[in-house]
Amino acid sequence: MSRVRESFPKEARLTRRSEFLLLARRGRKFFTPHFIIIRKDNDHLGKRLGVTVSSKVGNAVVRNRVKRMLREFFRRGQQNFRPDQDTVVIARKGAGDMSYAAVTAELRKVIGPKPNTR
RNA sequence: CCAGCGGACCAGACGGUCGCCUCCGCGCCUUGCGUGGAGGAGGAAAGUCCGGACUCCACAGGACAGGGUGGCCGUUAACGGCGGCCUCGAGCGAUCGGGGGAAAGUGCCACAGAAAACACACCGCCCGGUGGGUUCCGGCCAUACGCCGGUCCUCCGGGUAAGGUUGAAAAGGCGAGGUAAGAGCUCACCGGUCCGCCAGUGAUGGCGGAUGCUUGGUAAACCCCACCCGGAGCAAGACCAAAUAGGAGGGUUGGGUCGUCCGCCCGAAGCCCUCGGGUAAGGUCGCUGGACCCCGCGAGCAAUCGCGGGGCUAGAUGAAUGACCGUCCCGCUUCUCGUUGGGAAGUGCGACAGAAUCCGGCUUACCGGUCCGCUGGUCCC
RNA sequence: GGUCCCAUCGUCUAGCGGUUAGGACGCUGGCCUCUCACGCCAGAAACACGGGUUCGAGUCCCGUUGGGAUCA
Repeated sequence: MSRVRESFPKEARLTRRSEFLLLARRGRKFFTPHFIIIRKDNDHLGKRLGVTVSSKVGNAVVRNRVKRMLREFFRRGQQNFRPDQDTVVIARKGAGDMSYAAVTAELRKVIGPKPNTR
């Protein structure tokens, strides 16, 4: 049994402003205390992730750390995401004070693992 | 050892697992993927406060306007930076902080105060008055009336700037002489101004002489003087791809990146402005080897410069440089022991903070640690 | 990333370097009314922060912080 790949190449990222706007208009939204999650099926482009962290969250160091933690969560838990679906995570105020474990615990409630993975 | 001053440097370490970005090599269905290797945030990368490089704008010439700087000399590509020196102030000191012109002109200086800048007027002091009043004293006179002199109050004329509640600031200070009262009126000392000589490139300092010497503060008020500055900025700019119809209205001989004028260049039914619409908001280059870093020698007090040798040290673009685990280090808290110290447990996004064209500075943020030089004090040899 | 602008009561705003920092709406209390509204009277309430220049800063200069605009 081959291990699930945990890479996160550029193809798996949302890089266009228009793509973000499309999800914001058409996607399904979920709210948690520190994040907003938007999901929408795409046209056979694979699992993709976009992250939005505005300056309200903190300074550049804090924003970078939040983005890295969210990408890490996506990378480590790709089996929890449906294929051919785009996901955007928007960080809200206070997200910069969280640890990686806290982020994981909060997002699991929305993106939690399916029982039959691996 | 205690207290302090100045400067330089470091910015947790090692290992493992999973990832990200760039470059190089190899393989393959040369697109891209796989695989191996190398490299991958800072002292402030920050604020964007100065200065340059670079790019574009007839290649930018002049005048005015506008802005900036401000002791002197040096340094540099340049600077508002840096170094040395000068001077004033603070400190016992190491050291630190400030720096053109107020006698070119204009404005302002509230309240208070006599007065806030031509020194005039007020109180006061002094002198004078065949001015007025008559409280008191003395004289003439027997007393009184009256007269004369003094004193007191008031008025007028003059002298004076010593003193005067104030104020942030009061017209050289202080002492003595002098005078009717006073006054640089005179004198000594201090301060100032001017001249000369000497030292220094200079700011400035020293010495000597002359002059009794009215002439605040504010230029981060206007301003004057000296010097500097063309404008915009890598979202600059160049190319490629995609898309559409070169639409409507207006203005005109103009337009050309700065505010005005001149000059210069381009143009002559072309250009400009506004409105509406279409496509796209993509890619490549610019993009990192540079006033670069390290070491040594030399010039210089130093900033800095020259020469020689060695090194290559991020280039992303919804934007890489991370997450987790282990051991150690460090800080904090608690407990404990044989207490200048050691041990155990717990704790910590382990200070501030993330490159975005690149450099030189400045400023601001910052848990701590290391080293060097110096000052004052105390103790010991 | 670059270039600019702004900050005064809760809100919108005035404000010559010298005032007790003014006004409107709102708020609180009182009067009026049977009650509410209107009206009248009174009151509380602010110069973003830190330095500097000045005798004296809301105002002038510098820095910090927080908002906002704009450029392909």
